[in-house]
Amino acid sequence: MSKTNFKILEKPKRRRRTPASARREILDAAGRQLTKAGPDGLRLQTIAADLAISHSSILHHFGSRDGLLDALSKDAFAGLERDLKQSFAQPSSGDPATDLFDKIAEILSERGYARLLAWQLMSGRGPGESVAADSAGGAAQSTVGDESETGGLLDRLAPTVHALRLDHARDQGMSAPEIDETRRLLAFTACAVFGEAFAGELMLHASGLPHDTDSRTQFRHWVAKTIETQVFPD
Amino acid sequence: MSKTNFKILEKPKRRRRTPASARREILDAAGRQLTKAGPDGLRLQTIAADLAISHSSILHHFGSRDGLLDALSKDAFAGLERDLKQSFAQPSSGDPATDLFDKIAEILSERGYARLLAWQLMSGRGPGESVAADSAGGAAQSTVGDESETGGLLDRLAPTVHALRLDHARDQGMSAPEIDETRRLLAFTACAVFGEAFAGELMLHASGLPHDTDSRTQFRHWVAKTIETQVFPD
DNA sequence: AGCCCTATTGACAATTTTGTAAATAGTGTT
DNA sequence: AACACTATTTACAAAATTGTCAATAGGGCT
Repeated sequence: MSKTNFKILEKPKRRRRTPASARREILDAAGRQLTKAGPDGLRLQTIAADLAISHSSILHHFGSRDGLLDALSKDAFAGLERDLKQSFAQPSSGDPATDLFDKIAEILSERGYARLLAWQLMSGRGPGESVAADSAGGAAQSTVGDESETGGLLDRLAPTVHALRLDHARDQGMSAPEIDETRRLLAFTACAVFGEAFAGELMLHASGLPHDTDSRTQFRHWVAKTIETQVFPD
Repeated sequence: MSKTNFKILEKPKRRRRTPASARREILDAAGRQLTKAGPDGLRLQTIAADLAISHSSILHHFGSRDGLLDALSKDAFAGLERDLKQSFAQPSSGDPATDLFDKIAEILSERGYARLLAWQLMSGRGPGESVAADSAGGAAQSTVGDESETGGLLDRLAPTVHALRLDHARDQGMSAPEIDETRRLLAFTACAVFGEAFAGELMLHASGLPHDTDSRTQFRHWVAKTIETQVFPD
């Protein structure tokens, strides 16, 4: 048959990435899909389609779907910690504490970290691992101790914040707070910030408040301020 | 050959449920799987296995997998609202507000509501969606218009709480707060309570605090108290 | 008892998804 | 230029998952 195939036009162009950048792109796409389409978006095909590559390529770089998900989990935590540390390091303009909470809240909600975290928690591949009743053993590997790292993030933050609180209390002529109270406040703050990042828009909406991007940012600022008055009471 | 099949022992025993109770059991099992195994547990086979029935039975009652998930979403909201309303109705011993927050937090975290809510939010079948067009009316599902109901839950709560705040402010000789401030506080409270319910254990753990059941309950009480002082400042 | 309705099941089809193996094609090296 | 290495793809196999359909059986009814 008159095969009208113009070999000239054929473009078997492949883009060849370095293993590192390939993994990065794939992880990014996976995170993107997760935050956009939810846990159901975490199919090899979906992710591959998002990058316009074949799913086999993903398997080549991560061995298996589970390998990818594990890497995604690890990567999310690494990224979160990196961004947080960077935020900690940056000089804050204005109220130091408020500004910090502000940044953290933004990091959590802006990039997909809140959803990534939620997914990890839900699918049981996160740091929490209540380890309640695992039917058939199986997953006994867990290459790295990410848990201890992240598990202690707030813990490592506690002394610093507590020192600030002690200073503050002295300045205000108040009695010195307990370290555990500071810990509780940190845990509470983390819960609130996470909740805001994950469900803030819904809650604003449910309260009858405007929930566009600007209002959301404004709300975040207000939340940061509110929490600050808890941690550093007048 | 020597087929040692004792027909006497054969137990083709089927349990025949009413459609209502079948749906209920299936929805419960689905919720159970979701909170236990995460979104990946939401396979027809998994749910069916949990109930020791065939997956066809589920399809019979819900038409399709999506039908089940929709029903699960609706049911979760209905249940949450029911439990909340019941909690609202019950007389509170002690601080009314604190007690209420307390109960809400417990409801959210104890039963799987927090995770159900999170799943809904992530998979995009939550209430934040159908917000706009409620007047469509085409879908005459018997259940209820849960979205609109819940979407305005905090909104409908606002006047009540605000009245309390006005009274409180007068008693304390403070200037009257704005209604939007009350709304923001409600939204904030919702975020915090949800965050605590969903990730409280992790956060406690991350802060270096004990995270057993008792400590968790204690922490919830403390959170409730803390929030109360925000809503009703001294 | 016999009959009807339908919840339930088992077997099967269709589609999706993960995984495997060999072929293809960039990229750097000699 | 020829070669080696391997990222990438294509084609295919295997498993899992959803959905269909006819047969089975539980429970209410007369």
